[in-house]
Amino acid sequence: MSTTDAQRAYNFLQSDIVAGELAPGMKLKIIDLRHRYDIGAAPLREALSRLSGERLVAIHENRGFQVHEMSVADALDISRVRLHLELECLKEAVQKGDDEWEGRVVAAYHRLSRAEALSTTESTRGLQIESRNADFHAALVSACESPWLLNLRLQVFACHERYRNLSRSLSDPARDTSAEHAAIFEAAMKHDQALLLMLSREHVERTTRKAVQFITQSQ
Amino acid sequence: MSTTDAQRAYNFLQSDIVAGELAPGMKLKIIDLRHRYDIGAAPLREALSRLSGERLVAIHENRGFQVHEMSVADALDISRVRLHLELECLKEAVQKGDDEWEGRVVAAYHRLSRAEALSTTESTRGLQIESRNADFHAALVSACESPWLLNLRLQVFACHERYRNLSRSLSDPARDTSAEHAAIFEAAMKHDQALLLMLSREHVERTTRKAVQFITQSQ
DNA sequence: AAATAATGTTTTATCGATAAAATACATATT
DNA sequence: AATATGTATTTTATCGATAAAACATTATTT
Repeated sequence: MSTTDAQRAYNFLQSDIVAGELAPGMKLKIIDLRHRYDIGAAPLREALSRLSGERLVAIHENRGFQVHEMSVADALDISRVRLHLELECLKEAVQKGDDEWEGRVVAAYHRLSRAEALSTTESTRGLQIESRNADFHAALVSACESPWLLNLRLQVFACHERYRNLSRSLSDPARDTSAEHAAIFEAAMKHDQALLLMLSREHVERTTRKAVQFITQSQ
Repeated sequence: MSTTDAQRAYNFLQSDIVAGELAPGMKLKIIDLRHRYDIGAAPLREALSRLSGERLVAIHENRGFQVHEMSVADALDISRVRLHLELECLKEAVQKGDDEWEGRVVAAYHRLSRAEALSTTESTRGLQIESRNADFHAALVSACESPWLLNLRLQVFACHERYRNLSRSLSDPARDTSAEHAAIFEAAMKHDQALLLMLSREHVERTTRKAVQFITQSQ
């Protein structure tokens, strides 16, 4: 009836890893996870296996599971691959996007800018912004007709989120993320492919630079 | 000591699915798989979960696992994405490739052309050619320095193998695959990027066209 | 003291049993 | 006849127990 334990474990683990609650490189002992989520060993192992296929978790034979490491090299690499996939999706989406697509983009942009406008610095705010940011970027590519491209983009996007969180934790007065989103939104609405691609590339690269900066200075 | 049951199950399932021994869309009942591989339910479920992360298997809550379906649309889509990833890898590899890389390419090409030269039509021949074909294409991209790109390429390459097998089962006197490989090899050795990309694209697209043809006429 | 061996402890991987859900089938109801 | 209800069967998902491997610690040998 309700979802399965393995599925719940998958959801919990995925969001805790991506949010950094389970630190990069951390050993994922089954006993600890059992207590943390109150889920048995079998479904936990299934969820971890699944996550290993998506590269958020690493398996080591006979010595268990581990949160995938983070590094500067990985940040640069993943950002390059994210761009390579996402720009291809965007290229197609902005070209094929119809009224339905525009509607989804408008709605997602509205929700994102509302979340960004709130000046409260609550702990939940980062989470909400990230969630709406993800929805906005998903809406932008949603007119791309390739399921494989969209799936891989999503997989990489999820892994990239760990670096976005680092980036967000470093306040930077020289950067106005809302303005970047606004510009991207405008370009999408005008179906200006070249501009949209350019702005998106810069957007991702700025975020990545900040994440790299964070890692570098915290060592 | 030796590898773990879950790992063995993963290897068996992966190659049997890719080789078509477990047919597309087929329901993967745990009891059947237990008898087939003589491996317990727990490690089997872990292996299946892992394969679902790589899109060879589909999970349906409370109704088990299934070999991922094949279709014309999927063939076209996956081939597009394979090209998008593989050409990017090749672009970088042919540019950065040094003597080591050339050595790997020469060796892999040698083994592949030997396998292709054998005129025997044994049942094992297709398997060996596919294995050496995979090695050859892996050698070509091996000078690409992005682990993420290489990983995703490999994932997609594995899923694409099911379509390559269909393609191979359809003899076509108008096509000379060995000659295509020879031309690709030459272009790589000359570090002729444009030519290599063009030939690779055609190579993949020809294979895909044949797979699509096979599916279409067998319905 | 360094290297090796023996020991106990923790953690991982797996099994067999069972609960829970889905499916198939028969029977009843409108 | 079509829908609904109940029952049996199959299949999936999960638990608790245990075997197997890795790890930490102490003892032994050179």
